[in-house]
Amino acid sequence: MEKIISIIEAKSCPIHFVLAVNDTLNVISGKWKLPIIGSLLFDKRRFTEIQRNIPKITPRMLSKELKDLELNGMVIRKVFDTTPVSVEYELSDSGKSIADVLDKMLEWGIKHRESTISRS
Amino acid sequence: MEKIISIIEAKSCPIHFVLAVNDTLNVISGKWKLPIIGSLLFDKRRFTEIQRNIPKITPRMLSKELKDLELNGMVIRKVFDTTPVSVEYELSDSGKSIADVLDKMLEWGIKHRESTISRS
DNA sequence: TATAGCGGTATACTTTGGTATATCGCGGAT
DNA sequence: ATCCGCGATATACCAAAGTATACCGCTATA
Repeated sequence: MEKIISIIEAKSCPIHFVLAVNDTLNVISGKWKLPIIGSLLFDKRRFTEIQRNIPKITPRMLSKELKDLELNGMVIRKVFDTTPVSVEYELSDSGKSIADVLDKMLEWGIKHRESTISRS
Repeated sequence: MEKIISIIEAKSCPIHFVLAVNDTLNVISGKWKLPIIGSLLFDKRRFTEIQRNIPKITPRMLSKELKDLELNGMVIRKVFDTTPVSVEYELSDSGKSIADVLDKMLEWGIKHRESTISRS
């Protein structure tokens, strides 16, 4: 209830509109966020698996971006008490739900590309 | 027809998925893109109007970002043959249609914020 | 004992993005 | 004549984002 009201409010107020969209934007912007999220959308993965999945990323960036995503509540880091310890990264429920948003972005991107190509 | 196939294809291939979403992301990322698009979503505006709408933007950045958006096919720049010339910026049809995407982002952003606040 | 894989961190550097401040040509109003 | 608003551009600078390269402690395997 309150959720819906605040969404409606945010959509109708230019300032809140920009702020709320920006929140989402901040979660997924940066050179490596999408590749990482993309990798985790299919399955949970370990650090080195993600690294192999995204050949050009350095461990420094992967580490930093995973921390960002964890802080944002996108990713859950699970440490297993094996010897040596193993670590798994997976998307939170909220993280998984961003797939719908990304789908919309993909669709718009492809349509937009077509509409601008046909103009040129 | 072909459109739908390529969207389906893009969604099913991790590499194309990331690339296509990134296309959209590139159009709206940067500190001032959303405020500018937000301003133009409500109505077409002149340079100085946008500037007044976004108090802290410098003319240098406004000029640069408007050029970017124009190049991307988001914004149409119309020069009127008045004396002195007046210039109007408005969203293209494709540009206007990004509102749906932004709405989705807004909704996700608000829900995500609630779900991560309630966890903490 | 040496080597390789895991899950990273440390330091230094370059590149990109954004800011600050000043200025421009034009024309209309005072 | 002078100042103001419009629609910008030029130059210099600063900060954030990303890269390159080396290394760490741990353990299993050869």
